[in-house]
Amino acid sequence: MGVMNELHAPVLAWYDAHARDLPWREPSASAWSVMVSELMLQQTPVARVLPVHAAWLERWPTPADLAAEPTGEAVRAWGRLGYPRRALRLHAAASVIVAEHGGEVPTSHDVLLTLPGVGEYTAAAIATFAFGQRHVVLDTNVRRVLGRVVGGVELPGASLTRAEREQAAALLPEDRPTAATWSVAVMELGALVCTAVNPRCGTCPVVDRCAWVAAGRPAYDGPPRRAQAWAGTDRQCRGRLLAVLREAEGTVPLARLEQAWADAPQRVRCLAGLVADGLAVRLDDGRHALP
DNA sequence: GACACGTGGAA
DNA sequence: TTTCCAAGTGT
Repeated sequence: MGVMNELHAPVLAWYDAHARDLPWREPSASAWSVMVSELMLQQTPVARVLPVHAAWLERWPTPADLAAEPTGEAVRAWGRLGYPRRALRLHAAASVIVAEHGGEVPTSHDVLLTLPGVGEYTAAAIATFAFGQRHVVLDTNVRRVLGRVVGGVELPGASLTRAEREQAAALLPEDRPTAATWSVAVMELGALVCTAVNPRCGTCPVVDRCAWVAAGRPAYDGPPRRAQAWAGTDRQCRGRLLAVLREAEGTVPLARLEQAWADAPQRVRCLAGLVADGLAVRLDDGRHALP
């Protein structure tokens, strides 16, 4: 291509000056460290991931180290990050890596995509951030930044569209290492400046090229986004039950779980769900434990 | 495409 | 206090 997009230089310069020092961004970080961080960061803030990621890498420096442990150890070490099925998927991915890929995190985007817990975003992120490849990396941050700067709208829609993929692809620098830096830079801009609430447009490197700012920062007017209910949901019930299992030394008697959730039918249903999902096992006398 | 799936900090 | 949101994936 040769000609840099007008957004590239200011965003790259901003990133160079303001990027956070995160462990998985260190030059010495392994692909496994990057992969672990990506799974942990799905729907989870950086601040909460930091300590768990450090302990995880300390305990399981390679996929083989994790694969050698029971899945329950992964669930326990996952702690309170949320969405504990991610711990199961990370463990399963480690097992596949050992069984089919010589214990090394695959470098191929297509192969990464076959791993449990690795979807479109995460495959692109690992290939880009661990191996310096050129892929379209579209997470919620990038969608929001491009939606504002290029699309002129405050927030992206509920689902990722083909137009967004094409737009992101068109903006991706041709040069491989530059493309990789661009991807992490746009994400960082979304995380630190072009935030969902109270964006800091005053410090944005591309505020003078932003379609949303030019339009007077119009408020989101798309379809109302359903606020996720929480109190009394199966999700809350499962969380309570799993917290009991996670914090227990060994197996837990049914009475302890009954204590954690009053509604009996819901408790029974959720417990069965946890077992079906592989997050818990049922033993004799109704005792339960992590797998 | 809609839904389920955890957790806790910020406004 | 309630609501919103945080580097998504699988069904």
